[in-house]
Amino acid sequence: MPRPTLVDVAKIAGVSRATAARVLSGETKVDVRMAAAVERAAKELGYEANSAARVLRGGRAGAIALIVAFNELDSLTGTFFTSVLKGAAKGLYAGEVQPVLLPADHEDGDRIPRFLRSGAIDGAIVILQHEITHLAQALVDSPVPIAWVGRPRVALAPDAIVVDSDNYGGGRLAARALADAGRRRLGIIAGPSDMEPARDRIRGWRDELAQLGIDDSPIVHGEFTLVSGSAAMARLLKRHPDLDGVFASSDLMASGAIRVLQAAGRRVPSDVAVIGFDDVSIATTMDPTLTTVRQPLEDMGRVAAETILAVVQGRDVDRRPILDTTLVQRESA
Amino acid sequence: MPRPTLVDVAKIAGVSRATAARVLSGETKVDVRMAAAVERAAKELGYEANSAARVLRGGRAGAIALIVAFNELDSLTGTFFTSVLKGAAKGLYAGEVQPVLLPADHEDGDRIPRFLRSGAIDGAIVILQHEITHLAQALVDSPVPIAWVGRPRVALAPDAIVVDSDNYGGGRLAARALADAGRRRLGIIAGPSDMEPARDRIRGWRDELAQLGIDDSPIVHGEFTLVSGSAAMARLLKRHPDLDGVFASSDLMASGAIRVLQAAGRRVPSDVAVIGFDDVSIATTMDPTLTTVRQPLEDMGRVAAETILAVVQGRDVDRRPILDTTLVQRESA
DNA sequence: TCCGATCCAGAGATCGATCTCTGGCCATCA
DNA sequence: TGATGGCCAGAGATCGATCTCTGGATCGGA
Repeated sequence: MPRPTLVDVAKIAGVSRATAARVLSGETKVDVRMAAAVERAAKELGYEANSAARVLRGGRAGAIALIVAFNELDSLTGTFFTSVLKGAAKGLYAGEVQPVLLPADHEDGDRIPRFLRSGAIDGAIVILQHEITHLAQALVDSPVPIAWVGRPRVALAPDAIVVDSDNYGGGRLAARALADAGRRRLGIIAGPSDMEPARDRIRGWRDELAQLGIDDSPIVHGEFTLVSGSAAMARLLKRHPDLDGVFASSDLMASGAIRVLQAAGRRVPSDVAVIGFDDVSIATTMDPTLTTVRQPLEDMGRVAAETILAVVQGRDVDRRPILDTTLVQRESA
Repeated sequence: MPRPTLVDVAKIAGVSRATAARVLSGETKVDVRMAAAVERAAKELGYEANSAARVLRGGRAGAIALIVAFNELDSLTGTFFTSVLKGAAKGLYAGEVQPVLLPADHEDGDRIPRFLRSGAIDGAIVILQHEITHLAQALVDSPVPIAWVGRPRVALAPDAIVVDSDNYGGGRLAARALADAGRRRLGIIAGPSDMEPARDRIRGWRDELAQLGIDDSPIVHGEFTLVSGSAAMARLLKRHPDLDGVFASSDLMASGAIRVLQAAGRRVPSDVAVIGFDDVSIATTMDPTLTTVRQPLEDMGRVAAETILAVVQGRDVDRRPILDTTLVQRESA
């Protein structure tokens, strides 16, 4: 038996489609007895509005895409993704909007642009963007608004929606924490210099050290991965064997760095203190556990959802929210 | 300017709506010159079919829900979820169907049943089910087909779709691996006895030990969590201080168990070998790294997607696929 | 050359919710 | 008592793609 429609409800309630629609979409100017009859009929039939018909007539899809580069996911970076996804999905759900998952790394490169034009969604949230620069132009040219979680490498329009954590402030936090622990011979393992968040972390780190009167010149670069962190630490240690504190600007690089330090006979934290950045799961499972600058990933997802909902609904809202980073004290520093 | 419709395409191509529709939906019985004109017009306008109209007319939504209990997610179990989600999302996407995320732990308990009735989706995949028994009845009564990844605690219809790994075989694998390593005084930290997968792991373990002529009586139960694994290990060790091998039927419980063993002065694996179950991220980051029985999580997600697509499309398919578990050899056994 | 069969283009109808617009009903006031 | 205004129920139209059904055109055979 087919799903009940508004006509069925109206027939049972003894009213017209229009009246039934008015009742069920919350219109108030309806006779209370008729309204009650409609409510009763709807309940009796288990009526639920057909979303396709509503969308077709109304113009708004009631869905937001979550664009995810699944191939970037592995057991180490998984929590990054999971946390943001959780925040975004819950934020959208709370706004009565369906989150539609779009794998960004599928072979058919034309599929996402086509989907953005299909009217099936009102907007999109891009969750990981390191490797999807090939999609960048398609996303920038999107007919529906896009919210970026973290700043991508591509040039964005001035009114683009970007939700980010306070990378600059996080750099300052790391510097101050190491200084407060009495460390004075410090080095930084920075991210790729063509990534704005990486540059902001360096800037914060340097500004804070300058203010404290500590040498800020020891710097090497990695690619945010574990192995690049190991390699970077080896270079840094060669140039500055007397270091007593290191800021690795991702947890994965911190993990790689600590392995190299331990292999070189340095104890962490007694000989060299190490601070990471992100606070993903590896920070709690490694030995020693990692002191790190925490990005509020779930909040970032939630704020991205709330922001794009506001934009879709035409409300005025801050399109570049920046969320605070915090220091999480554990064993490594 | 509004999105182009089929009428616009037809007008530019100089044909009727029906002809344009025939061309764009792959119908062959159309004059090649007309077809070419339609294709050209569609490309020129950047035409993309309105999915709401297609759904309204066609009856099939082209979307499958992914029901996820986000509150169960944390940094330790995240990879379980992530892997299944990845497989499911890619499987659905490859089948030209949109994956719609549904948080199962939202306050509004009536929302998911309502959504299942809205016609917005053709089916659903349930990814984590430990804590969502309150939704069970709603899901069992669903008007659209449901695929369960892993067996839930609720009673299912005989034609229910359940994708599972070979828990029984995994139990046998664990027993054989410990026996092959020369261990003879073995114990098992089992899962809750009201969960069928937990019972299957026990059965496999016991059958294999019986066949090998090894005592299978040492058994304690945990709740699949890290702390319950620690507590269970403590009980097991108290009753059987001379154990030289332990099968913990989840990686988290294995992790908790190893901490207790080490605290009790036992070296792992030289004094006591430990095998886990799942192969989630903690297995690779703990020390020693964990030898474990691997569930093919991503494959389970993919198979769930393929199975429900087949059911939705009315194709004949195995509704209870069971995927092989494998032993992953690392340091702990 | 004419008729019948085949093929295919196009007008109309359809899916279900909702917006517009008309008109009926009731109340109030002259 | 009749007229005017307000309020609200209901018929019709609408969104866009696609299925049905009709009829015109073309081709082959007689």
